[in-house]
Amino acid sequence: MSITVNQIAEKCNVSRTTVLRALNNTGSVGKETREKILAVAEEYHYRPNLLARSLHHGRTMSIGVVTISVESLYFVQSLQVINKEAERRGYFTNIVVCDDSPEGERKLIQGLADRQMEGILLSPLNKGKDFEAFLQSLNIPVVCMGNQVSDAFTTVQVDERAAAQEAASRIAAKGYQRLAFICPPLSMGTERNIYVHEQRLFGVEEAAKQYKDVEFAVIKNMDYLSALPQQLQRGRTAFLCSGDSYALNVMQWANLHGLRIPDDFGLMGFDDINVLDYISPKLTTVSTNVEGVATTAVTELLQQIEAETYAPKSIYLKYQILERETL
Amino acid sequence: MSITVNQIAEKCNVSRTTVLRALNNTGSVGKETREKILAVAEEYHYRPNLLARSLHHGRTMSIGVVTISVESLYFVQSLQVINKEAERRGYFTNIVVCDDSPEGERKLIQGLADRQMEGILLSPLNKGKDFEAFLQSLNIPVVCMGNQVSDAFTTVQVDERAAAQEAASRIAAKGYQRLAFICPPLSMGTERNIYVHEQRLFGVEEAAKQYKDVEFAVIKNMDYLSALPQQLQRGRTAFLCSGDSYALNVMQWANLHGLRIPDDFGLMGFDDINVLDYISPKLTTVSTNVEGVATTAVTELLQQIEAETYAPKSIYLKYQILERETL
DNA sequence: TTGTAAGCGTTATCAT
DNA sequence: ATGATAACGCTTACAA
Repeated sequence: MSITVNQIAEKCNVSRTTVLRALNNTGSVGKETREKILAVAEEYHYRPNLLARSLHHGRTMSIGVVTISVESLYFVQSLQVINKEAERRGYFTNIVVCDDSPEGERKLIQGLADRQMEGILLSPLNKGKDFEAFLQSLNIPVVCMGNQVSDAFTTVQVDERAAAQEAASRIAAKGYQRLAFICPPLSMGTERNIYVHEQRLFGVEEAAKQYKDVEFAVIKNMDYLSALPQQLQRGRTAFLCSGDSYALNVMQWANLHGLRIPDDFGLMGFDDINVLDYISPKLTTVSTNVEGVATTAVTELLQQIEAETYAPKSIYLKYQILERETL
Repeated sequence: MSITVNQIAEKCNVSRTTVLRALNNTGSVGKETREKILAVAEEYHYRPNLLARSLHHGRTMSIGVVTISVESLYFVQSLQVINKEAERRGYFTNIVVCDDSPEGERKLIQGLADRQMEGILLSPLNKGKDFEAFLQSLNIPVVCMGNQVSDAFTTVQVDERAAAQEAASRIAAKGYQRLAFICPPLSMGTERNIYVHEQRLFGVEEAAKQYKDVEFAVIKNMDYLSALPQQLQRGRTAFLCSGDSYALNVMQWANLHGLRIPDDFGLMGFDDINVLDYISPKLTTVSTNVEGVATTAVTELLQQIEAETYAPKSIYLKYQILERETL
């Protein structure tokens, strides 16, 4: 709806080349014509059409970010840092949200690719050969955060297995008689990418082997709250939640039933989401370094975009166990 | 990086027109050629370049959304619903985050316009004639949520003044002797758009006139927590916070100092952000209907995009006072 | 100092 | 059934 170079040219009775020269300060233009051109451009608020420009030199200087859901509170935190880093490097960031739907995710990724994003950042909801082939077919750099798809794509993550193993060990070392691992995603069916949760499960299972005197249990259903009472009847229990939001729900549940943490049971989460700041008691949790993962992911993506050659890597950042008040 | 119509044409020894006909199922194509074309397209994962397509027919079917900050927890909630509604109507949603910076906001808006977004949705950080002119110069529909810029743009909001007035009245009616309105944005300087907070202040002031026996105070600095102790020394106090996050901070502060809500003082927030679900005691607050505002805003934006004529409006949705446990 | 012409990838019109 | 040609708005050789 804006004025175009052609229209300016027409209004000024010059060729578009001249207009361009005046506008972009390239080449030389007569003083008079230059002024007239600039005046007209100013008056009609000329702005280059970036679609056309991109079409011409084959670059959009934009990256796409697919975010799972803004309710998850999880990846939301990474958007800020992704955005900042991309901007610093001169890229525009397009965020889309797939509302926790795998098909939505595919559609949006395709949409971003069709719009010529130069790279895509995501924490995949999909997995499998099919999805891998799909991503390959895009012919643009893709970097995954957390969940892996295949080693064809750079993945930035923390060693969730080790983290879970260490977390479970800490709980065991504190003298709890039971440890229940709450991990609802495990019930989400085989098509969903729940890589990080699977890794965490492995970690917990390893710990279980080390601490024979502690009774381990896994709660995999979405309705985990109703499973809590029976868990608590069999000795001093701690719940390790594969995600802080689950832990927060458990805290709410405890509140409702007049139970106190850590007096009546222990609680530990995963991810260290921002809202924990507002919650009491302070949740002991594992920082999976979302911000760090995001920063590294953008860096890798941009490098992959700009380098002539790039080999996909698996990058592991340091996790951190944050002991606070709930164990 | 993908294959183009031209390249397919070349590979099949036909003209691009024929390729297009085969691909888009328009016009008639010989069986043999069609199959060959489709095969090649499939093999090389042909996808239309949407930039080129948009350039041609002047539409991108995309809208831009500028979000203040993902840490604010506030507008983040609206993204989901905006996205859903836009998708339902066939539009692609591009979200950008301006990290609470007014200059960032301008830059991003410009970036979205330059990329030919057909409309922009935002809760403006900027204000004033200058900003208004800037938005006008974009020549595309703009719809504001919450904060107003001018009546040149449709704004969707709740009547914050009335809401604040009613909220303050409720507090007064509960027998509190003092009401302190905590509103840090009021100290943000004259260039920031803090329209909603100003409206809330007006509402509180109106209530102050009605309830002469209640002592009213306004706390406008960012460091409001350090102002709390002296507030509490002068009778039974309630804090009305212009934003739930401020209230959450007050709750944390109370926790830290062994004070109980509502026993030691009353507390009320604004916005009803999602995380309140996780917080105890349950915060009494004013729902400013973020989701509703967002839905209406998209609807209006799309209408403005699609209609030949459209007159900007001021739309007021219903707010709701949610009495919970902190008063 | 200025202009012409071709191209980016798509689509639409008009011929053949 | 197929193709040539022009156009969208911008850029960049290459003239003049």
